Amino acid sequence: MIPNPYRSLHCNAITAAHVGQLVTLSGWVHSARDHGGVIFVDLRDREGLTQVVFRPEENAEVAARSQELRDEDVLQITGRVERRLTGTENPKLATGEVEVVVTELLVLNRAEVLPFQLDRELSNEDLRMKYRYLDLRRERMSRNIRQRHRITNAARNFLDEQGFVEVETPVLSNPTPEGARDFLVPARLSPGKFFALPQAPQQYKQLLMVAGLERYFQIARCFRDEDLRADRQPEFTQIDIEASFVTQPDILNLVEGLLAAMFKAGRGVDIPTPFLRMTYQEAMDRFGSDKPDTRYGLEITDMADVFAQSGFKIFRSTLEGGGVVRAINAKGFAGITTGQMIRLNDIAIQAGMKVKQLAFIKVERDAQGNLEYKSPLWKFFEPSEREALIAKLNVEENDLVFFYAGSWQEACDILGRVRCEIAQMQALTEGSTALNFLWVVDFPLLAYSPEEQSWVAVHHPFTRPKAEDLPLLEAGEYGKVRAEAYDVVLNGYELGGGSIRIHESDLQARMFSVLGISPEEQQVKFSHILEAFRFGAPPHGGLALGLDRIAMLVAGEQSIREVIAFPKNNKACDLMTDSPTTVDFRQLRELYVQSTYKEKRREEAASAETAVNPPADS
RNA sequence: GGAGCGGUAGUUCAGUCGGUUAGAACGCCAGCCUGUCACGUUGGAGGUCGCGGGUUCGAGCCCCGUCCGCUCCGCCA
Repeated sequence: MIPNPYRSLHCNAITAAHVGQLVTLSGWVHSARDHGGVIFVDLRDREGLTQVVFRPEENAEVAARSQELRDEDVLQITGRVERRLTGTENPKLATGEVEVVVTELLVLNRAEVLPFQLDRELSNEDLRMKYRYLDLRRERMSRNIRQRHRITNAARNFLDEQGFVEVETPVLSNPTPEGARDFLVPARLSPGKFFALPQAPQQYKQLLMVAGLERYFQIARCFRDEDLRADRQPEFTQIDIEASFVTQPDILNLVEGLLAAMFKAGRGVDIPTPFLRMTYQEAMDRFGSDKPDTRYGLEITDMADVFAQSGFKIFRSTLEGGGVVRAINAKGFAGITTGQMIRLNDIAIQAGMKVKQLAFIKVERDAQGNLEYKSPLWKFFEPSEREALIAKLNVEENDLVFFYAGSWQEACDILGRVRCEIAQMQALTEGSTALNFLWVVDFPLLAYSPEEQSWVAVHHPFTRPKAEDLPLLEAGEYGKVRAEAYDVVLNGYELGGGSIRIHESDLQARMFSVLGISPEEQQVKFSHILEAFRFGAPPHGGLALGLDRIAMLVAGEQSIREVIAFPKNNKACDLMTDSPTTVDFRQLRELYVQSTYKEKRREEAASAETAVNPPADS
């Protein structure tokens, strides 16, 4: 820091070594303690706290003025560093051995009483957002924002060292036919036409590969006009990466190094690499999710061998019809409450369960001390099945086993959701500092969408089919084709994903056709990329990481709003600036745009009525 | 679009079976206090119980509607 008239040091930097020196500090009144004679003020700047002391015998005029100081006033003080009186050192403070005896006081700005106290947590998120600039003054927020900077910086440095070149791609670009809803921007100079804000710089970064850049990255703002969540904002930041002449393992290794560098910079931890790698099929079979949280067990077990010949008709017929019978053993959860049981069933129904209740077995000891298998289906099982089931699921006293019989997809969806909920009920991740990174690979290339009555890309239309599955694509067995696609997952959160791309024009055109995009539409929307691929496009691939989520997990926060300086609320509004806002007619006219929205008149009508008929009493 | 939880002092919250003047802590204001650091101490101010309607002798509490916030589902290639 270069000293200037405002300060010679930051508030955290004063030590016993400065005793006797004259220093100047600037900052905020963190707390003021008036003892009638002597007055203490904890002065805070972004680096820390120092106690400054006002004594009447040192400077009566300054001491008198110091009595007027209130929390969050902005001060500049000059004073002499002194060792604190013996017995009054404060070990909780980095600067607790010393204090500054003030000789000059300049009040740079007064602060009114704040709408909330900075030294207490507050639950009112509207208020935090309305006064976000005050919320950000709080230590937790300031720590998060600065930690995010370190993480971003580490990513930039790491990628730079690996030969990646940062390139800015346009924010004003074209709408995308698939995927999330776009934010649109009217194009004044092309009347009647629109830009869209990018959901990702996907096509541009692939074109940079055609351009021969070979290694690109960008800390890119992306936009998606979809509903929000604790881990989803309409504008968010991706670390976007693309490289040429690379294979899938190259990308995975690179990203492991990158994440290790980011977590080292952000949290000081060393992440072991390589990460666990798991196929999509395995993730779904074992965890019912393509972003499994492996900090706890509760794995899904396939029960086909146990029930293939079962006398219990529902299980046997499901298996004979090509379905699955699967189970989760919730160890030690026989004490589940009725409320919890209802909640699990609700979740299962929401996830697509066709019946009203999850089948279960509850294992408890009865009054005689015998193990009792409380279950609506126990009586249907042969002794041999019971034995096999107990052995396969390692069923013991106090366990609670859930079953689902149905299609593979249903079993994954339902048991996957139930698994997460049980873990939450049992507080299995409480206090855990585990960082369970893993890769999910071999995603399916395509999925059938009943709503759109067509095949859609699971990842995106530029994803490369696995070479060995190309015959399946040609044979029209779209559901069986696997992609050169991969997601990186941490503790049940998808941190990012990517793929090796298609670089051949004809394969890309074939892919568009499979997705139901006609040759004419391909020409209109994708001619630039199809054409580019005819001029010597190198094999390439890449990935994008969600920087906000990473920053959230590094900070140990539950919401990405805690690591974004000015986030939007649930309804995508900024309560501080009251954005979005209406614009006047002239502004719209210039853009050749007109709103079709009709404001609801109810409020007006209601207020008019109360004006005509005021309350009768009083 | 759907479900759940919440909305009481500036803030965080309590408020019993529907029953007297709606409480506490912190903060705020004023006084006292020369070694505190969550200073202490004395006193004081501060409430449209989100809003509207209903039930009732009586509503913060019950019912209906509505607004706002958060969480989740749908959605997010």
